[in-house]
Amino acid sequence: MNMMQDAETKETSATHGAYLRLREMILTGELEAGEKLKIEKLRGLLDLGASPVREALSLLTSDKLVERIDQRGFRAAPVGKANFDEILMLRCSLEDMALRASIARADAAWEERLVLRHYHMNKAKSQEAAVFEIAHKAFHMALIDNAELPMLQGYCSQLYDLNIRYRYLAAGGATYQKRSIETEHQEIIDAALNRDADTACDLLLSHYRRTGEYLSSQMDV
Amino acid sequence: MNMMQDAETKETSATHGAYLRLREMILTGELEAGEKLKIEKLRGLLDLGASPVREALSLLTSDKLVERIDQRGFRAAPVGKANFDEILMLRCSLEDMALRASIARADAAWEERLVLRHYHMNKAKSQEAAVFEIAHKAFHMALIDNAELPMLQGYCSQLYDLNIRYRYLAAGGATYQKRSIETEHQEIIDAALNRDADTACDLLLSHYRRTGEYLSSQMDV
DNA sequence: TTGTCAAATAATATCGATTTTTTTGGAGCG
DNA sequence: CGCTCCAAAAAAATCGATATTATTTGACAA
Repeated sequence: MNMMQDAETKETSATHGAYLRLREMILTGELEAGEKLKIEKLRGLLDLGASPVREALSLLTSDKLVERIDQRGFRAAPVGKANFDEILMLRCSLEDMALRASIARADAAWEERLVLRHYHMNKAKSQEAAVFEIAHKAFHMALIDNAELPMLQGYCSQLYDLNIRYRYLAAGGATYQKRSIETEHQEIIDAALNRDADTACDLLLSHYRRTGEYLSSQMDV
Repeated sequence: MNMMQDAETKETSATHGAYLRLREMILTGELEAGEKLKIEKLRGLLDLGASPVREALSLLTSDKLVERIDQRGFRAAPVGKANFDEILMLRCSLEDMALRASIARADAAWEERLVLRHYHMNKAKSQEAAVFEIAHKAFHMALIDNAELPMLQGYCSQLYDLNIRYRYLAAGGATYQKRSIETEHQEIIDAALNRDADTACDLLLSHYRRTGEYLSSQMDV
């Protein structure tokens, strides 16, 4: 499935490798939500010692993808409708805040960054899902990365990732609905480049809410 | 079953003990901001093996009190005016959101919880700073804990702790200004119990902003 | 003097083994 | 039967040692 990492990643640490691998496994559902994550099992699965596995799990705890139960090991973070709703709500509030701050400090360099990310995302549309996924996130992060509010950006990034998980849960993969997503992105970037914060935020939030409703409708829970 | 645990030292695990101790050391400035955290040094300081120390540092990473530099160890998270300002801004936005959600779901149980925490906080006023600090946080968390938005509460809790650090940085300890903090708390809880969200949020936010200005004025940076 | 490179040193990351702790699976008792 | 208690098994936490990687040092040449 995913064989293209070695060429790209210059990070050669067992812990970091395990982190990326486990992260993907949890996001895609290869490791089920709520599942107990036994060191021994993962150790065998990744062909590593216990230390880097433990440490990778600790790191995933920061991302809220793994929960640590004192003295009792780790488990994949559970999912649920309430959690999904909270993530959606927080994304809307926080990205609204971040996008406004970003636009308030708009300059030529940011606008160029934005245009490039948008271009790359569209180009990646024809490629496989995982590639598009990365470009898609990069575009959304570029929208808010001019805010110079690193913690807020961190929260947004975390919430973005948590949301991916529900996409896989609902659709069993990156099956984007063939909605007018392309148009929506275009409208958002246009408003941002026009430095029209109200419009850009409206569009961004309804973009999220529409996707949210779609995912919600696909979920069993 | 041993229900008889020492009330003070709940030494459940070496990792957890190290976590608590290191956390305190960073919050109080005993470990300086930006300082490199060498495993060997901490190992000796805490009289533990390297594994629990590493793991505690990993956990502190989630709290944004420690930064991990891949292949290059750990360091205490740096501080600065920009960081302080962002924390204050985020606290105001997020706690406003959380307090409104909490009040929207107000019921007798929550009100009683609130009254109790408030009472305990006032009682702790005469005790040493560390005891009061815990009660103070418990009160503020109780204000928002009826929201049933665990992630949002988590963010608020994290931001609260990060803010503590700046208190120590500014005042060299828990030297609360003798301002009308007691009155401010009283007014906030009164508004909350009246289920008057607008007033409660106004009061809470100006409580934070006033403290923020005071701390800002005390900071060198 | 300054810059570079390689050995020496220091620190981190990782492994394998050992020690605790939790969980499991009965055996005995009411 | 249902419960408690205890021993065996499994798993997690921790330790001590080794392998890897970064940083410093100092000799040498420009």
